[in-house]
Amino acid sequence: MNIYDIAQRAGVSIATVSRVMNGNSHVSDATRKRVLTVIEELGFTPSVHARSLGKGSMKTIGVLCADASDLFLAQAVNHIEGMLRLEGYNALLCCTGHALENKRRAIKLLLGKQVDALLLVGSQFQEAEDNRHILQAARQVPVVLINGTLHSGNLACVRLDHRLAIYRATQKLIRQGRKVLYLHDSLTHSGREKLEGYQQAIDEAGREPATVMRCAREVDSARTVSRRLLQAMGSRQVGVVASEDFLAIGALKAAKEAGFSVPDQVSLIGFNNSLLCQCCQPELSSVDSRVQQLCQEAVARAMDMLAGRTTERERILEGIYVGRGTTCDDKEEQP
Amino acid sequence: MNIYDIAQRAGVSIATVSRVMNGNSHVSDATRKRVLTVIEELGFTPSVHARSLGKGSMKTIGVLCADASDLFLAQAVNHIEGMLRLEGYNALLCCTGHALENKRRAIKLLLGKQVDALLLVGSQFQEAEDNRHILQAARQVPVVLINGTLHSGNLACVRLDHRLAIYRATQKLIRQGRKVLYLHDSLTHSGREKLEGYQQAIDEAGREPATVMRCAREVDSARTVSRRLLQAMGSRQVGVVASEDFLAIGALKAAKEAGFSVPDQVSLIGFNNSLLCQCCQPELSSVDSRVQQLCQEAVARAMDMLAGRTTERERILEGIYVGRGTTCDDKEEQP
DNA sequence: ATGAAAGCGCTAACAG
DNA sequence: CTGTTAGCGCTTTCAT
Repeated sequence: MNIYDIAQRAGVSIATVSRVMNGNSHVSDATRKRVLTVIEELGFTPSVHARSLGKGSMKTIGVLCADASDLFLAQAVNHIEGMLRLEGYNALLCCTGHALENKRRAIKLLLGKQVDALLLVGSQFQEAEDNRHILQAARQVPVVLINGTLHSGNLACVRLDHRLAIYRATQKLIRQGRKVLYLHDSLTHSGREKLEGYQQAIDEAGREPATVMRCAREVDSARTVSRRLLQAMGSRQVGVVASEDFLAIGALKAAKEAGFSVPDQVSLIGFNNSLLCQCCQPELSSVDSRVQQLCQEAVARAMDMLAGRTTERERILEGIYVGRGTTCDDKEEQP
Repeated sequence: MNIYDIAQRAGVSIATVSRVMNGNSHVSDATRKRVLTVIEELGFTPSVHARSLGKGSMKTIGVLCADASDLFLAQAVNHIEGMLRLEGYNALLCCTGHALENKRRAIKLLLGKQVDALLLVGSQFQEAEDNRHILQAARQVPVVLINGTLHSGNLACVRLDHRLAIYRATQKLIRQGRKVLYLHDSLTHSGREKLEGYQQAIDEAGREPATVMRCAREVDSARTVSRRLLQAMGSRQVGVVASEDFLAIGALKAAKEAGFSVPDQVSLIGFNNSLLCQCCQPELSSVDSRVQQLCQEAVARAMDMLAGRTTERERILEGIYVGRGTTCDDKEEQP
């Protein structure tokens, strides 16, 4: 069934049917009603393929993320998809994994599908050396990076200030007179920024050297690594800042197992303010990474660019500290 | 740039170019090579729009889930997308939320986009009364349900036996002489099945009445609700079976706060074997819901149907019990 | 093995 | 306000 069938049954031309479907143009009320009735009766749905061919747009946006099962990215994908749909776009999803080559391939694939724009979610898309594939993509369609930084026309960035967030978290613990350790599992772009934040806070305090613990991307690895270091701390008051909630939880377990009191002797701050924070005891203090706002801003930027509007090229949000049971927070220092 | 440009530069007709691009037909090696060279040189990518129009397929599959930020669904989406891509398909994602009307709308939307098939992930798509929209969809494209049951041509189901899984978990705790409570937050299709499993185990034991606790979809709600009931248990040995890991964790917190020893006095089993299980102390025993296998089977069914092959219409997997610190597991009773 | 030409279903510019 | 018609870029017979 196609537009011709409708036209025939309604006794009009295909152009009129097309006009009715596209809502806008000048069509008499009588005709419109007649056409709509026929469309309804026959349960007609216009072919997106044909429409796309004619207009060159499929009303579809490519959404890329390294791993849609990651807590943060999953939330992001969920928000983004919903917002895009409200704007009349669909999300074509690609979970690329972490290998550069696959990310490249995925971008190419989506461009081949002629998506109207590209949304790269997560700092995993910010490569250390070579981001040509992204810049290249931006020459074909608008591109928005969430938690990445790249400067180019037709490209917007929305990100959290990871450096600042970790800087503040570290500072908070240092001010309590603690020896502060930093626990992380990878040096993606934001991973590097976070580390910088920690380092900066340590340097500014100027009291003791940085102590960075690196572990695998598992709770248990964080636990093992932390145990070793905590044991070496003796009776010192310690603070642990982690680049992800689940790492902090690993450290928390280590601390409890080693008999330290939390939050007095050992105090911990995670990152992302995820569901996990409520699953441990005491509950984990964390930095909210503002997924929803990031996504909202990102979608807004994309829409701006698609509409040819000028838009902010770089938007930076601040993380929000959320105090729970693993830290000793004075009321007055709460935001 | 289009196929005509290539044809011209290569000194052949567009038909030949088309043949070369589609790999197959009879083209002389010389011609093929020449055309390929030109395509390469000009960096030509054929238009999916045009191709779709011609062939009526976009090599795209609609993936529906209620909430992509749900731990289970997020993993499912991630696996599905990857597998589909390996099969040469892209995933058009729709996170519908839980309202029936939105699910309907999303299905319609995707069909309108002329996806080649539909994958409905999660028992949220199994409505209690009215599933006509799904059956209707199955008349247009192959449909696969993950964790749903519906019988119709052009429709396949892949699901976990939720009833059996909870039945066994409950039985396990009953055999330890415990009074077993069931904790859940909603009665979706699988929610109902789980409840049945619990009820059946209780009935078969014939010792005491069922005790079902219902709470909101939050750790804290589970905690509050559990606390009340646990306090009423006195010195009785208690078992808690929960429909989701995070509910079990809520109950675990309540038990610890009330001073019960875990797993001796209070023993708990969650559901999904998610990341959360490792975040609490003791770690949570749980039933693995086999996301990956479910997805694998589902994609396989979809491919079968798309290829016109006959395929299993209903595939049922069994949950796998994973013992951790919240249960007293004898070695020999482990599977 | 290759080319010519007829669609695929819709949009949009142009005529009336 | 409505109809005619020429694309959109590719696939696919049907000839040759």
